[in-house]
Amino acid sequence: MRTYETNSITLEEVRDNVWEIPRTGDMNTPARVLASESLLEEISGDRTLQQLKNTTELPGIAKYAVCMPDGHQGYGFPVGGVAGIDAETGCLSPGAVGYDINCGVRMMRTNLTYEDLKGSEPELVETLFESVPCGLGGGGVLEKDRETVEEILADGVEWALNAGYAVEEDLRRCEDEGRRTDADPDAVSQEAKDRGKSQIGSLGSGNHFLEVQRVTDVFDSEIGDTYGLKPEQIVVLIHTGSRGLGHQVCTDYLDAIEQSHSELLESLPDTELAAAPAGSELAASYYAAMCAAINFAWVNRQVVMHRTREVFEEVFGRSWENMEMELLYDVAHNSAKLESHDIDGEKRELYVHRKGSTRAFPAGREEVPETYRSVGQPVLIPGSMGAGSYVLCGGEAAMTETFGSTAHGAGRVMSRTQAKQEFWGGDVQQELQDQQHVYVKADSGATVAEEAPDVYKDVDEVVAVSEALGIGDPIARTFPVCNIKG
DNA sequence: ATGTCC
Repeated sequence: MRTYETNSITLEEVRDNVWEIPRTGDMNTPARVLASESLLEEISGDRTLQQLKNTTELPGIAKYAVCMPDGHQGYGFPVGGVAGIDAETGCLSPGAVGYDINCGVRMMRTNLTYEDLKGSEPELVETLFESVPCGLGGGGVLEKDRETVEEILADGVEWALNAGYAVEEDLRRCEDEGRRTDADPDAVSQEAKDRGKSQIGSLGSGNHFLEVQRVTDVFDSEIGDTYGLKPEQIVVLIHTGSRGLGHQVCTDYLDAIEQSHSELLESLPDTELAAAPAGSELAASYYAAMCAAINFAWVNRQVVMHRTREVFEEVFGRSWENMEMELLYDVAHNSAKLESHDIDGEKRELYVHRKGSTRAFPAGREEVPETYRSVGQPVLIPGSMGAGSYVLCGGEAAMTETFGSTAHGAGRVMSRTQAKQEFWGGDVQQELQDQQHVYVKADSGATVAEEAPDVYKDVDEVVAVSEALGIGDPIARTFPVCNIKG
């Protein structure tokens, strides 16, 4: 058996692209990294593997902790990590969900082709930039009072439907139809709600963006048809989360859990893994608050999509219905969810924590919207501004290997600080426009430097690992046309 | 990711 050694952690190669940290010491289970050798190499020098190993000490963790091919270090728990934790005997960990609760992406189709759009890029990118607020702090397409925020927290995309920012079809193409019914606005602090008031329909900063893309390849024409994707078609990818509201929910509950459950905390190798024991009052209220923040993020992406439809109507002089601007799907990248999984022949209720990973349910699962159920759910994997993105289809092996999950992006190879030292935003922007015909407009040049194509791993390789393992199969590839970001 | 330090 081949082994890989780094930072006093030894990984054993189970088979191609599957590496295991065997169970030792206080680990409750082994841990697995799904990666090619070169992807493994990229995380060997940082804290990713140690964090993954630490995760297995969470009480009630089932089978193994998993790290996706795009994984990298995060707050306590790796970004790209998946942990299925027993919902009765285990725990719920905010750090294993992430600060940006329901950070995620949605893709909207159009019937425009790249040819239809050529020449309009400068106007389109300008209009989008003026219409969809981005960057740090307040400012949203909508600004509402606290009561409205509470309705959004309780009802998710249903609120948007009733308020005229969504149509029925949008709702059906979100996970959980855009509403976690376990949400309780009362579990969310006033401070969190106040932060949300001015951020309904906003992108935020960091790796969040709105990107107009063209489909360059459809690898599976049958599933491509089911997803409504064909070469040269224009699509829009929206990447944002729950903004300050979700961040505040995470902060509030990390504080509360650290204060109330110090015994569990002291048994863990890293305070950043702080968790509420399953069945405790705090586990219940964090779950209710997290679900509420998830609903807020869905509404955020919905309102951004609504505004995008209006911008296209303005720029192209046709109605959005006429341009068939329909939601393909919306996926969450950061969440915990009660799911039923087969573990060694036994059906168990688990809090599946996915942080920087995507649910990737295959054909037949009832959670997959009816229109896609015969083929499996769409999975959206943003790459970088210079490499483009992928649409995958949930793979059969995901249910046995990864608690029904796959990767969520390309994953960073260098820190934001390092990126700003290596690149200058203006240069990156000019180069993308001159060499790749990608029009970028950002709130700050620093963000462009931080998001330069070269700060990301090779998205092709991430997707190749997903495909090789059968957890998510590539259906189509897209390339950016216009991008706006914080 | 984040009113990037109350």
